[in-house]
Amino acid sequence: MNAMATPPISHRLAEAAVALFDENGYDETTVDDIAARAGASRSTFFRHYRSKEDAIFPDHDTLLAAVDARLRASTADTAIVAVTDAVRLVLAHYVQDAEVSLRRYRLVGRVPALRDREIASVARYQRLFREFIGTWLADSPDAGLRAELMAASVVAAHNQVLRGWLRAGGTYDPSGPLDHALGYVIATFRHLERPQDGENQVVVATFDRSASPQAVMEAIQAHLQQRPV
Amino acid sequence: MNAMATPPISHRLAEAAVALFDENGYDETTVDDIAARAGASRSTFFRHYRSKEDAIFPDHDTLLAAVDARLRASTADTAIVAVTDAVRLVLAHYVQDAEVSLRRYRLVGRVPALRDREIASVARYQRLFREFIGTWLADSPDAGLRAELMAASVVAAHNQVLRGWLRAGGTYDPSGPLDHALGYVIATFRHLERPQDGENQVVVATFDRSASPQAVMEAIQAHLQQRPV
DNA sequence: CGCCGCGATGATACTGAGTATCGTCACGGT
DNA sequence: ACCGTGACGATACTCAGTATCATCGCGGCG
Repeated sequence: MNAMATPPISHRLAEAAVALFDENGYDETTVDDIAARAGASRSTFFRHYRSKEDAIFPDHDTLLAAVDARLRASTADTAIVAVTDAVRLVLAHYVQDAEVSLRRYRLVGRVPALRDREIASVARYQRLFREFIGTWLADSPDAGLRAELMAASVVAAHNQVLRGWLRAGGTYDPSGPLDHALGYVIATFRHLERPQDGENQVVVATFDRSASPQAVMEAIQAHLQQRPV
Repeated sequence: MNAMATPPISHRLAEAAVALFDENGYDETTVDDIAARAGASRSTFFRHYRSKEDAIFPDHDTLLAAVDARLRASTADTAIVAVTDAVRLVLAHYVQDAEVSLRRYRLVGRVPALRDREIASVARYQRLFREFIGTWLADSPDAGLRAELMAASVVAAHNQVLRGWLRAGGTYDPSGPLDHALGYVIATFRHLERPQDGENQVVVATFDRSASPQAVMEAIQAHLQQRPV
């Protein structure tokens, strides 16, 4: 165990990168500078990170894999739960080490190259959601369009919550706002689930005047329970 | 007038770039190669295009400006029209020269760097829409979240229609599908406009048994007409 | 006619990211 | 003591992107 002697090189490299980016700016920092401060060589840097930007976005691949795994581990019935779980997974990852997220947020806000990189990452998450929802909706009408819209909305909801949390300095627990936002998304798209054949439904129900109140309530309840979770 | 003697250099450069990318691949083509085929120098290339990728995405900036202009030229009442118009603007631009769009589509599909670049461009459009919708919704509750979701959905709808059109080889008029998709988006988000205070409304209406059918119809109609356009 | 300004181009050199290759060293197993 | 094997360092190379200076064509203006 290296208790606190020398942390693994990848850590040293990442910390050196962030520190130098903060101090001197992103473009003004060369890979040689990073390697030098980390006490490593340029070669070693590129062995651990595919590019200079990768030093800022280390664990995106593992997170992406985790989201993918969570989505695959679900059947059609639990699709909504799987999606919300996956989104929570991502947000939780940011919240977990808030300082890192905040520093990265401020840095990304100033460097266009990093912003584009982050956007590309988000697109990969969106792709996962789109494919999952697409196979979920499979053969329903407009499946492709709906999958695209839902995936975009889910990701957008997450980003909205995350950005709010970051702007506030990571000072609160964003799981409440996330649930609110996801609930909003789900409610939005559920409206179009019910009327399978036609536009907005107008339901007129008639009961025998002699029907007991219980009978009426049971009939209504039976209809309400048709709604998916 | 240079009737057909020598087209402007920027054209020659762009065509040389696309041709070489098609023939030898993107990574295998250097800027020197492009300049050489266009009969120009490397310096000239970088004077006309900021980067190697820019040769593939020339008019994105002007399109972005056009979208921005269309959005700004609208008041709150015409917001929906402005958004749909702006989206139509973008799609029309792709349809206008279909061969170029198709070649680019096939190329972008094979080169990750170009894909990321395109995604970043899309994000800029989405940002415009988000800001516009945000100021439009201004002080309504959840304005930020809703702006984010609507912008993401509008852009996603456009992309879905565009990709379908491109995959089919640009062989039909996509304005029908676009209107369908946009209509879907608008309908989706309009559902949440009405219930201003509460969740989904459950309305139970009772009438005096002696009420005439006309009276019932009028009452229903009065409620239905409260719905916005 | 000659001079001048100016915009576009060409040529050269430089920085720095990313790749490839080879040598070296530490470490554990046999 | 021997031999993988994996991680690191060093070097060299390609190429994108930037900066700078020289050149050329061309219209205006004295």
